[in-house]
Order: sequence, then structure tokens, then C-alpha cells
Amino acid sequence: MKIATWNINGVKARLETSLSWLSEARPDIVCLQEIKSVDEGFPASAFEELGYHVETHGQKGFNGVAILSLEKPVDVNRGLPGDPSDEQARYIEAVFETSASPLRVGGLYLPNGNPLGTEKFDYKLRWMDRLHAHARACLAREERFMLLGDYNVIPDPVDARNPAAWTQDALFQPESRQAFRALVNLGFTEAVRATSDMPGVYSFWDYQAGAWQKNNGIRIDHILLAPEASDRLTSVGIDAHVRGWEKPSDHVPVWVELSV
DNA sequence: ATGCCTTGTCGCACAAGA
Repeated sequence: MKIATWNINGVKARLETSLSWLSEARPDIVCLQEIKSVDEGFPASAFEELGYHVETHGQKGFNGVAILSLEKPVDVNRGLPGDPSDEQARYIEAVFETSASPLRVGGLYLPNGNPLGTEKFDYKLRWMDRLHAHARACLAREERFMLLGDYNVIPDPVDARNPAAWTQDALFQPESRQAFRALVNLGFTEAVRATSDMPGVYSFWDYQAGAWQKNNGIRIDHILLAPEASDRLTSVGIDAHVRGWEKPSDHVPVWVELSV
């Protein structure tokens, strides 16, 4: 079973590109971020024609997440618990029946947090605290649980082509990195780094200044696997070639395969 | 040093992204 995450930077602007990738990669489940659409505006029928069931948690203009799946989920939860006043659409979770224990998939779009010294960075850290608490609760279920998405965190210097350029950025702050480590240390396996310590592995290249052509990238899209899922990990991939397509997102798909 | 692009918006410039 192939499960992927991809920040598509606008579902309407990325419709043809995302349909092309789905046709090529055929993931069983994909978590999408930055759909930048309300639920009613999401072009669900185009994805349904490819065989995908569509669950969205949208918002006008910004943010917005979705889960597409070949099998229909048995349960869907929208929004990250812990702050009823938070109106930003950044989390969606779906549960799938398997022959063994349930598969619980959380798709997240973690706040960017820039610029530093503003309430945006505070919001990022508070959101990470809420994610930590929710992840802990989900792990206690002892299901095949995984958290995929755009974490907006560069975990380590090796995860940036030019780490010095990010020292004043929310994505690479000690607080952001510490919170990410604390999340992983709840008991997750970070899929990419479980399989490779190679430098030059990125999931995002800025649109500006020829970042893709120079391979000036960062690795900020991650897949965290609970033990019940990581025990079944068979392969990990980053579809970097998609960044070179016409009308690309600035992020590319990251995926895992599990033996289920 | 800043902006470099891209997207969406009650567009005709701006916010937000990272």
C-alpha cells in the first residue's frame, strides 16, 4: 500500500499536474495540503474519475487540506484538536479498515511561522504543541498510525542545500526543530531518514531565483510512522522529478509503501 | 539589503508563502 503527501499550492492551479501525478504514481492514499479552496469549490469529480474518494477540509483563499483514497475511509475527522478558536484548515484525519488493525492517516499543514518575533511564530509553536498532544493520544490507540504532511520544519542542516540562509527563518529555528524532534521522539519513525542519511534530499524548491535549477532545496515534507506502521515499511520515495513539470507546485510528493 | 515567483482575492495591488 502506497501512501503519499503533497503540498500542491492550489488545487485549481494544479489540477492537471496533480491528475498527471496520480495517474503515474497511483498512491492508495494521498494527503494534500494548501488546496486553497473551500470544500464546495474542490474539483472532486476530476479526482473521482481517476477512482479516488475525496475528503476535504477547506478554507477560502489559503491553507486547506484533503485526503484522497482508492478505498473509502470509515471515519474522517477535520481540524486539529486543542483550540476551538483556531479557524485555519490545517489538519484532516481518515481511518481505513484493513485486514488487521485500523490504518489511521493524519494529513497536516503545519504553520509557516514567519516572520520571527510575531504572533505567527507563536502560533506555529502552539500548533506544534497541539499536534504533539494529539499524536500522543493517537499513538496510545496502538493502531497503524501515520502523520504525513508539510511540517514547515527543516529538521537538520543536512536537510538544506544552504543551511546558513535559513538561520533567521521560522522553518529552521531551534524551537521549531526541537518541537519536531520531541514529536518524533514520542515513538515515530521518520520515513526518509530511517532509510537514508544522504545529503541533497529535498522536498521543496522555491519558485524564485532559479532554486530548482540550482538544486537549492530544503526537506520540509515528512512522513512519521507509528511502530505498528513502521514495522511494515518497505520503501520510501520523493518524486522530485515532478518539480520539473509544467506548472509545478514548489513542493513535490513524498511517499511510503507499507506491506499490508 | 531586498526581491527574485506563484496563487488567490468581491484583483486592477496586495497578502502569504518559505
